[in-house]
Amino acid sequence: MAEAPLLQPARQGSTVTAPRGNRSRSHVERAERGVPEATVARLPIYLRALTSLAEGDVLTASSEDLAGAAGVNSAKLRKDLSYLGTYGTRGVGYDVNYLRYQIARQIGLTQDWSVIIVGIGNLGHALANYSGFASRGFQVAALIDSDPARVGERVGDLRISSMDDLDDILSRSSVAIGVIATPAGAAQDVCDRLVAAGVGSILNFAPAVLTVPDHVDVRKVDLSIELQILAYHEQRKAHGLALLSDDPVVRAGAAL
Amino acid sequence: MAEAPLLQPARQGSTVTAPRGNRSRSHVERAERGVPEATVARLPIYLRALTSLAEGDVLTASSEDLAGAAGVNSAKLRKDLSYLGTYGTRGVGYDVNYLRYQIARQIGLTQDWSVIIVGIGNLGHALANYSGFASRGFQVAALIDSDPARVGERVGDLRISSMDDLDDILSRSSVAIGVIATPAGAAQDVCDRLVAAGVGSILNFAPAVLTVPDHVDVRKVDLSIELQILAYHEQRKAHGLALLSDDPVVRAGAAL
DNA sequence: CGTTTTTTGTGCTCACGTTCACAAACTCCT
DNA sequence: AGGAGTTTGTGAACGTGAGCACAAAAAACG
Repeated sequence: MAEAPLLQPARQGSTVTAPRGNRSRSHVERAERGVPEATVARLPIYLRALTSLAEGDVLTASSEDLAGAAGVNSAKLRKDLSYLGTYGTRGVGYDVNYLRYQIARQIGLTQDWSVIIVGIGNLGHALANYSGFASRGFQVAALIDSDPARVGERVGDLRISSMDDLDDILSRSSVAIGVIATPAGAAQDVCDRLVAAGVGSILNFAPAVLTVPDHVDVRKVDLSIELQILAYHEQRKAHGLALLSDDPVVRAGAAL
Repeated sequence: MAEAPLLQPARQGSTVTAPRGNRSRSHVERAERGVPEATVARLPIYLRALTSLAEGDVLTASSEDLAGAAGVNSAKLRKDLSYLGTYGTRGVGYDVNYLRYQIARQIGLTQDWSVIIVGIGNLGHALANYSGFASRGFQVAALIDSDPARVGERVGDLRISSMDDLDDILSRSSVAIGVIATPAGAAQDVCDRLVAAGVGSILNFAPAVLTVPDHVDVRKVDLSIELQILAYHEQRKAHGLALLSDDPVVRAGAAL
């Protein structure tokens, strides 16, 4: 799955003229103060949509096109992009490669990030082998597991290290992001050790609430919670149908 | 990891008296119309916190206690619970087991749900073996993969079936929830086939935007997007520090 | 039995996010 | 060159969610 090249600092190709950059606030100034969190969460989606368009050799896309590819409302997309700067051309749309570069720069994907994964069970294993990381500039720098029997085992082209080596590894290379895929019981302890070693962002797959200092970011992914949310809606659907049912027995059951 | 028993339809033990159920709107009526989506997403977290308290033989918990265990503000927790009904006792708090049952009932966890997983790669494998599903009433009913070489392979105590068997499987047992863990390219097609076969809720791990009819719910989990969001914040931290730096070269670099 | 203490349930306010709708900016065609 | 047609960027209206702060309810205690 070869991707179109990412680094593309200037507009090119296409019939679109470059925007006159002299009027209006500078992009840097604009981007500097507060992109809303909801917008940040959507930027990677836009990036993916742009990449997909670029692979189809599309040079220009309207907000409507892009919004379609990203699965959002076009007004929302335009507003989101407006927080980054004015990268579109009225009457035309957005230069796909140019916009792609700008978003990638904003997110920080023009540099590589080292990631460390702690807890190499089922899930940690899958994460270690997940190709979607590397292709977006996330390099797995080390794998850690507390089980001595597992230490030394090969996963992909890395070897599992022991918990004791954690500080060592983190002091040698600069790792900013830690992924926790341990059981719930171990998560807070692992988290504390990662934070102590200078990790500033944590992606937590363990079903546990993590407590961290203010300067550390945590995001949580919880598989069973997602299923539970779906179950809730699914139940409501069934419930509603039951209330409409002709069968009084079904109706009575639903009303409980 | 033995969990405390879930089904507990009536209050018991503890010194808390049962609420007088005759005044105020009925719980059913209240729960019927719109629990906010944000609240629904937190219910599973509360449930987990309650389970954890119950395992520690805690019988009663205040909103403050619960909120602490769930990692949220106590006012928010109280308001969330108020959408379900009046299950607390002023001056006392909530009966842990009673509330646990009520939330589980609301989410729909008092019944079992069958789940089908499509795409048994790294991630699908991990999901198939994930114990967190079974323990919350989600039973994996079948595993599907399009690769003929993989069909028949054993994973846990299931055998991988072919895509062709999909309709067969779904018509025999009633599966409401489908999990897509295929590559992005296959996701929409798999999704369409699941929907056609009557699946009403989909959990999508593939990095693709799915289009579904209105009556179908989709939730998306995207690992690399989570990392990208963390990268954004991490970059901003580094950026801010650079702007504060004494070194003019670092400052200049940061200002680009 | 009244007073104090605890803790819930909720009205209210503010902040954030979404969507509409339209002027401004640009292209294209005659 | 000017008018018709497109499409962006954004002000304004609206909707949802978060958090404060307090009355109401229950318990504890003298």
